[in-house]
Amino acid sequence: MDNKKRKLPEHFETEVNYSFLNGVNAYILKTGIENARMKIFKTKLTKYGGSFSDELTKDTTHIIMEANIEITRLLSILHVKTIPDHINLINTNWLSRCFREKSLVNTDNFIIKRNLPHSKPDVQHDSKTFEINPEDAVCENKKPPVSGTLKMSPVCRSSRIHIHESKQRKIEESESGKSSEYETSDEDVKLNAKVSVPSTEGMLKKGNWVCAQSSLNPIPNINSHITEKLEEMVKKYESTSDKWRAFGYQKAIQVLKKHPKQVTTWEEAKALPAIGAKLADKIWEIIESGGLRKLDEFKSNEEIKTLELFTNVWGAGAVTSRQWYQQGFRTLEDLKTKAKLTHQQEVGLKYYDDLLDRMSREEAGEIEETVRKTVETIHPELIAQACGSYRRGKPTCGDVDVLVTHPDGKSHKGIFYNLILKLKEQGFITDDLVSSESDGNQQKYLGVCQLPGKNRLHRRLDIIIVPYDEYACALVYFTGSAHFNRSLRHLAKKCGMSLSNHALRKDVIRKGTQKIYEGTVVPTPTEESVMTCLGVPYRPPDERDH
DNA sequence: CGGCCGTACTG
DNA sequence: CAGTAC
DNA sequence: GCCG
Repeated sequence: MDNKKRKLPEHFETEVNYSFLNGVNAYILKTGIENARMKIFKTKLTKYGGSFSDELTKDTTHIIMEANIEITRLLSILHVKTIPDHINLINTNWLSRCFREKSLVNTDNFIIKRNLPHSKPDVQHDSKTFEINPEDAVCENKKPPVSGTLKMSPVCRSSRIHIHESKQRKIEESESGKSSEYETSDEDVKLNAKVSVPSTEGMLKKGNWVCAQSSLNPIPNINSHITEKLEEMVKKYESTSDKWRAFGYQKAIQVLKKHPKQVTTWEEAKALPAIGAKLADKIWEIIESGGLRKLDEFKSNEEIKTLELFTNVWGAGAVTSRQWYQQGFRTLEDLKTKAKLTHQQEVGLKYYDDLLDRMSREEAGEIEETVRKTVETIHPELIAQACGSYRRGKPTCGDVDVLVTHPDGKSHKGIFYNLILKLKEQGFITDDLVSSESDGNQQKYLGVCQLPGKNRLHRRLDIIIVPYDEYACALVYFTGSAHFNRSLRHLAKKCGMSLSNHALRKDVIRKGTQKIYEGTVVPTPTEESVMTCLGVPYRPPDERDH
């Protein structure tokens, strides 16, 4: 961990009694406001000297409502024709701002216009009256089963322009030059599909896409104080078998990480994709207090602490850890002496600390080089390339994934046994984790290696050998990041395609969640072709970090 | 409410 | 098959 | 957890 100075969480709710909301008697329109937040509003409002009522009274000074609710709706709920001029009609951001600044904020910037909204543009919902590319047509799900549609150019490109619509949030993002998720929130995908420009061959590329190529320099971590806490929560939930909850947290974290601005209000958090009311509550608590009570609770929980300890053993997940806990084990020593371990878990336990450590990318490079040298002794034309976080240019790596292939499309076969053997002979590979060496079609090897020299830690090494025609997909897959991959596959699915580490397929037919027909392979000679076929601009590895 | 990537090993 | 991992 |  870095020795960063952290905010003093303590001096937050001081005991001083504020009363800056004296004189505010609010009616809060609950439409569109989650219960949890409503409760917070009322509590804080009262705490700071204000009051509220659940209906309009002659004493009402403020009507507070979500900005996106129609005025007409307010009127009909209140059973009135107009709102008296003396009442401030303002949106909920004002309240939040007051709470945050602990003062009576000027309402000017939060006033809701009480004119009846005259017909507004409505950019949305006029779906596909556009001309679209054949590729886009493929993405329209409305094609009949297999029959006649076997078009699709070998390298199917689609030119699309990324357009921002009325959401000011988006506009801000683009102004700040940040690359945005092309898809993390699905709205962009819809945009892409919607606004295609058939007649423009070369004009796509850089420039048009907000998410074209930047994202290298900038930097992020503007919300690290929040994501750090949430990341800890992920670990807890992962250890507790609550994997989908962990999944939800992770998506939120990733959105926060690339958000170009510091999140300071509940509304701001809630407005982000993947962040709902519950997470907004937690984010807000972190913003306000610097802490998260739920997390502290977990931290002081013996069981959860132990489960996390156990799930950090390679080969032990949430289920196994729970079993161990129920058997009374509490320490790694307990596991070593009393637990029944699989081979993987034995190895994982043996190098428990080593494998939790991250190596410098220099060291990862040495590992890659070691494998490459050995690979070349088998056949000089063989290609060995480290993928994963190393290829994405990260300063540290948790493991090294080396992808091996051969341009002639066949000489990669059957070399696994030989390669592993040679790496073991030189004392490089020390332990196996996953290796079906009995199978001639072995695809991957997971093991532990150690570079020569003193003070070397044991490191996780993955080796994947693939046929050359799968090289691009394998490269994409093993370069990651995990989330980037999920995005791509998610996108593929929407387009009636599927993406795996082996290939990109089209005309895939799914029934509900199940796959009925696996489709046909789309030739993808390069990584770029994979992405282009999916309608996203190529991104070099160091921009797939997310 | 169900889905949340798609795949390869292990025991 | 469930569990684990990539 | 979130989303549709």
